[in-house]
Amino acid sequence: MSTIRAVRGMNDILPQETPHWRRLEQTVSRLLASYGYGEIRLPLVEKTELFSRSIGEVTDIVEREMYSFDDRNGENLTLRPEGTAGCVRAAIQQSLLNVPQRLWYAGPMFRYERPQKGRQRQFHQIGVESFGVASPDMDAEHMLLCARLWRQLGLAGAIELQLNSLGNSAARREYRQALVTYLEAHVDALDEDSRRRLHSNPLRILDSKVAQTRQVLDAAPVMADYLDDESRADFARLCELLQAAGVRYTVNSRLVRGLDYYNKTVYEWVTTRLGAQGTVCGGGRYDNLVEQLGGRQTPAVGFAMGMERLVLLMLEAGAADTSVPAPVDVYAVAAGEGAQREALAAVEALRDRLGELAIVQHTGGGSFKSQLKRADKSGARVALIWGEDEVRTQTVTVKLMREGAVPGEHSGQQCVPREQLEATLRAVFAD
RNA sequence: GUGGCCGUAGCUCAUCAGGUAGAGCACUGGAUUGUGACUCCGGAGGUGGCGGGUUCGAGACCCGUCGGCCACCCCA
Repeated sequence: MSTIRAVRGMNDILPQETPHWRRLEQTVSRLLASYGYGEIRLPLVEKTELFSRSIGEVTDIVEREMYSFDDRNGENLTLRPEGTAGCVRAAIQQSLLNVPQRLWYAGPMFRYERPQKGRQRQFHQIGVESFGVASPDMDAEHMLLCARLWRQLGLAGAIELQLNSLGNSAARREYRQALVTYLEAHVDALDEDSRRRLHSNPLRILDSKVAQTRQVLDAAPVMADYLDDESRADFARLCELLQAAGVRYTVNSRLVRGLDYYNKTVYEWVTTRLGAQGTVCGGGRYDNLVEQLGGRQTPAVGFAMGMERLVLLMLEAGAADTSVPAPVDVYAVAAGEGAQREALAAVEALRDRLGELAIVQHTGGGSFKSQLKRADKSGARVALIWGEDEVRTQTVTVKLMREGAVPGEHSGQQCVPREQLEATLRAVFAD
């Protein structure tokens, strides 16, 4: 009888980790609200065609990483591998594109890959998309927003911004041709993967990690020399805006991204603290995607950040407090049927008045000794004790578990009249 | 899909020329029948991932398989 395990690459996020996730989520949602972005909630499943048409037929994601299946009607569906396609679909379908739109979403994405550090098959992204603005001030807004987020999370020192421009499709075509011509002259020096990509997706040879291939690339033609005038001007303007706003960046002419829909600006926020998975956030402009998916021509920019990677980074490099406060403030203990009855009601009444405190009522009975053991393990600062004496005298014993207690002695506890319980607790938790 | 490392109690690990397993933590009971965290004593918990092979005998050696981690590929 083998036990059932989770699907490979689909991880549980346990109570000790969720506080970090919540901190990230809350920080991000407040931040996005402050920039005027509206939250959109999208399906996890879309028609497969949506992804193959937007991400690109020959990308790794579409070729071998999608979780696709036929539903009962024989329609081929896919667990979303990224968020932009669905967001664009929704924006078109729900007629959100008549005015500039600022949207964001969060949730799980699915890609069939071998798991490793910072990569799993079900992972979580927060995505941000802006529609209807073609000028680079929109791109800059996204990067400013990210920079602010890193500051708020205490990660500013661990993340840096890399920028590039891919130009329009004509420029990219021209550059691609030049690159292929150059690389073909050096085929012998290329690694196997790069040779395979030479004709299927040559731009991606640019970010190869193979040393010898990189040497060849050192003398390769550079994208910047092939940019169309508009892309060149927009990129210059973007750099200017970033500088004026004090956002540091480096131009990385090798930066290409794995999704076909990007044009003009592409960028990644990267760290060296997470092993091989350095990209913590990435995005760019996709001015043709809306039209490609059947909408009216609408310029757009967007990015997505990886929540697992950010949480990891918060833990490994975060300057700010990653300590998690005890989930329990008060632990209520009672022995004897009468005492239990009274305690249950009293604790409920307390919750009416002190809703901000986390109060755990001991369940399952047991001796005072074992119940107090539980109270201690819970991390509670205060234990409340009901026994026969308390019931008889209409009191509650308030015992301080963390402070004011001398080891080995029953100090730091006092017996207070019922009606003073709330005030006593307020005093204890006042600081 | 490819490569490297790993797989012994809930967790972290140990043992041994190959002779059928131990520690710490956690859990649990007790040390004045109303009091935790410290200390002391006791208890429970392992078909040594699974299958096969070599051997008189394997957790230890070999093969396969499954799983985990990390890396390649690519991305968040």
